[in-house]
Amino acid sequence: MPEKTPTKTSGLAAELGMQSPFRLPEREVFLNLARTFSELNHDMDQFFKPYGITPVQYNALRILRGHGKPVSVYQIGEQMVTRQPDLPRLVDRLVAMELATKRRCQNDRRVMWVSLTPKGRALLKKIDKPLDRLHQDQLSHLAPEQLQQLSVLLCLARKPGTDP
Amino acid sequence: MPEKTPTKTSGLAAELGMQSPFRLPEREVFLNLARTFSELNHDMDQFFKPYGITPVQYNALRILRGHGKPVSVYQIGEQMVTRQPDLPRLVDRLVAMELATKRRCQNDRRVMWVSLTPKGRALLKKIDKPLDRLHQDQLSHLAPEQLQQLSVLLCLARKPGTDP
DNA sequence: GAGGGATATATGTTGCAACAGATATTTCGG
DNA sequence: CCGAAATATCTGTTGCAACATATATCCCTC
Repeated sequence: MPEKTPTKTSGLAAELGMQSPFRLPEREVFLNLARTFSELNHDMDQFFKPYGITPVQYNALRILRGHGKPVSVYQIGEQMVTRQPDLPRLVDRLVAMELATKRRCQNDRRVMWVSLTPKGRALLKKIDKPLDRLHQDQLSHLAPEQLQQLSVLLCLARKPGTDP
Repeated sequence: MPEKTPTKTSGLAAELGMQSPFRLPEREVFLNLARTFSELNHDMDQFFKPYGITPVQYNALRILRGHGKPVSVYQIGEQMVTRQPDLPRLVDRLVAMELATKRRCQNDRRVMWVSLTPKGRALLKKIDKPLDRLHQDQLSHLAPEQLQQLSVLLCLARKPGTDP
C-alpha cells in the first residue's frame, strides 16, 4: 500500500544535493521527467544491445509487425513513439541488417514500402517476453492506480491547450 | 479540480493509431514517459540553440553557479540531472567556449577544479527568465496538485525497491 | 498539359553520446 | 616504503541524432 513520504524538501532536489527546493514546480516536473526517463532508458539501451538493435529500431520493427503488411517510411515516422527525423536512414540500417526490406511503390513512385523479413520477425519474437519482464522489473513496484495516474498525467502534460 | 477523462481507449494508443490498448500498464507508462520527454526536450533543444549551448551543458553550468566556487569534474557528474558519461569532454567544450575554466587541484593532483567564468555567469543570467517562461509554457496548463502528483510519481517510479 | 505547390524520401554535414580502455594519482595494508 | 586497489580524469572509436537542404514524384488548377 502507498505510504505518504513526509519529505518536505523534494525528492529530486535531495538526490541532486540541492540546498533549496525548486522555485518552479514546472521545472521540477521537467527535471524529474528527464531523470526518470534517463534511468529507465539506459536500462533499455543495455537490454537491446545483445540483440544488436537500439530501442528506436525496435520501435520501427514493431510498427512493421503491427501492420502485418508493407508500411511506408512516412507512416513509420508518424507512428514512432518519439520524434524521429531521419527515418530513411533508420530504415536503411534495418535493411542493411536484413531485418526489413524496402521497394518502391508502383502506383506512387515517391513511396517506399517497407516490410519485415522473417529474420526481423524472429528477432521480435525472441525479444517479446524478456522485454515484458524488463518493463515489469522497472515499474511494477508501483500500484496499478499509480501506473494509471502516471499515464494519464503524462498524456495531459503534452497537451498544451485543451481550449483553442 | 482534477476531472476524470472518460477515454477508455488509452490516450497514447490512440495517438499512435494502435488498434488495441496496451497489454502491460508498465509499458504504457514507459512509452508515455518517452513521448512526453521527447516532446518537451525538443522544445528545450530549440530554446537553447540561440544561446550556443545544449541543455546538458546548461545543466553543468548551473551546477557551477550553484556552488559559487570551483567544483571537480567528478562532482559535476554526480549532480547532473541525467546520466552523463564522458564528463571530461563536456567540461572541455565549456572551457573551449570560455564559459568555464579548469585547473589541477594541488592537494590532490587527480582532481580538476572547474569554475564558471564571468562570460559563463553572464550567459546563465541571460537565460534564467526566458527559461522559466518556457517551463511554464510547457506545463502550467496542469493544476498545481497535478504537477505535484507528477513529481511524486516520477520520483517513485525510479526507486526500484522501498523494501530492502 | 504546363506550372506551382504539396508530398515522400534521400543526402551532406556537424557534433555529440556511449562504451571501452588507458593514464595518473592517492590511499591503505602489510 | 612497496604494491595493490581505489579514485579521478583522459582518450580512441563507433555510430547515431539533428538540422538543412536536395531530389523525385504526384496532384490540382487553369
